[in-house]
Amino acid sequence: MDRDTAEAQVLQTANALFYERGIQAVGMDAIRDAAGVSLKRLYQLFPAKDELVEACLRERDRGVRNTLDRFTANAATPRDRVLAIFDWLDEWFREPDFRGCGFINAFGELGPSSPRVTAAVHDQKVWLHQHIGELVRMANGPDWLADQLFILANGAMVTASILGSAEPARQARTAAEHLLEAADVANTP
Amino acid sequence: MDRDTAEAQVLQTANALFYERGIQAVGMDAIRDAAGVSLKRLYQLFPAKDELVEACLRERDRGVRNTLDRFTANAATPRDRVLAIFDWLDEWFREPDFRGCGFINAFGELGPSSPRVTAAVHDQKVWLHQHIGELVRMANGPDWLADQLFILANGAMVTASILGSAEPARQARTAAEHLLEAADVANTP
DNA sequence: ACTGTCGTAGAACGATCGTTCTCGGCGCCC
DNA sequence: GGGCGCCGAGAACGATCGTTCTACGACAGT
Repeated sequence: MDRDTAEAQVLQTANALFYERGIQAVGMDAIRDAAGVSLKRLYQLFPAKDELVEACLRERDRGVRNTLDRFTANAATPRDRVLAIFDWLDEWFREPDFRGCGFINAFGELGPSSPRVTAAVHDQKVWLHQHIGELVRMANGPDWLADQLFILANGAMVTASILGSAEPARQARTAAEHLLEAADVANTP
Repeated sequence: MDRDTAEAQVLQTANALFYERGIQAVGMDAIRDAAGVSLKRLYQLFPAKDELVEACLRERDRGVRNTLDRFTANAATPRDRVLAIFDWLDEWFREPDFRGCGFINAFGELGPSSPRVTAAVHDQKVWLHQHIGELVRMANGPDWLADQLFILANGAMVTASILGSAEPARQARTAAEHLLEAADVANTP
């Protein structure tokens, strides 16, 4: 197997395993078996587990950005683009193997012991915050609205995973509508 | 040392260590050293680490309920009682060793592998949800408002810990004020 | 065809950790 | 007072895991 495809294979497989079982519960051997590469290759691609974990998070980050962009792209009005965030959450929460936000989980698991993980999680949340900020600005909403929607989105993620329900997405969406109203964001294109 | 004081000592010490460093990063030896009890005593109090972790979470749960009760008790109006939730968050986030919600962290770390932890976290979040529900009902607010405030509170916790800022408490509080307004909750005693 | 390089499979190592066992000492009851 | 049982300190055990090493096979260049 060629190096690039091996790397892609490892990232995808490891990401799935980490998300499903937790990071510390997945050994390098399990990743080797699932990805079908040798340990040697694994370690020449990622010299330590920490770096593999970070690479997985950054890969996951790329995926999230693409998915969210796709969701917000085909909304009719700026207001709908903001609300599309919560439609994305709704669809995500309904996936049968949804187990919460991989970044929040990784932070809870390794935040105190791995600066790499902390940084990767931090970066992705800062991006999400800024992205929401852009959507809000395009709808002529104030910055504080973006802060609130960001909190709402993160809250929906943890609430949905702990309670094992997709409802928080709809509840957060309704709350977002009220906050948009409070910020005087009209529904015009 | 007497059995009950040993148990209290262990719960308090272990809780602090778990919260500070993460659960899997703290070995039983570290708890023994910090609590000043023997391993034998530790294992006769809690036959396995899993059970110690669950007991710690339930102990933490008791603490949270007391603290939150104290905060909401001395609010002037029903509306202020609801908003007191976010004052509590604000004070909590400002504690120098704040590292997020211990329950959310534990769930991210052990959710997939420990049903005991999952149950303890679930129970505490259900309680928080219901408690917010009671506060909202006393303010004549609708049930959906409680759902939204619950999401907002959880979101503030993870946002504050990942971004390392106490700001989310105030931002969530402002959002809560808007949602209260949207739900027509007046500021009367 | 031979040699050298690369890759894989899998054993092996060293550290950590949860759990149990051993040993020595202290108090308690007949 | 002497046997008995409980307790504390720490060693020991067994499993797991991250990481490295070994042995062997495939392939390319001359």
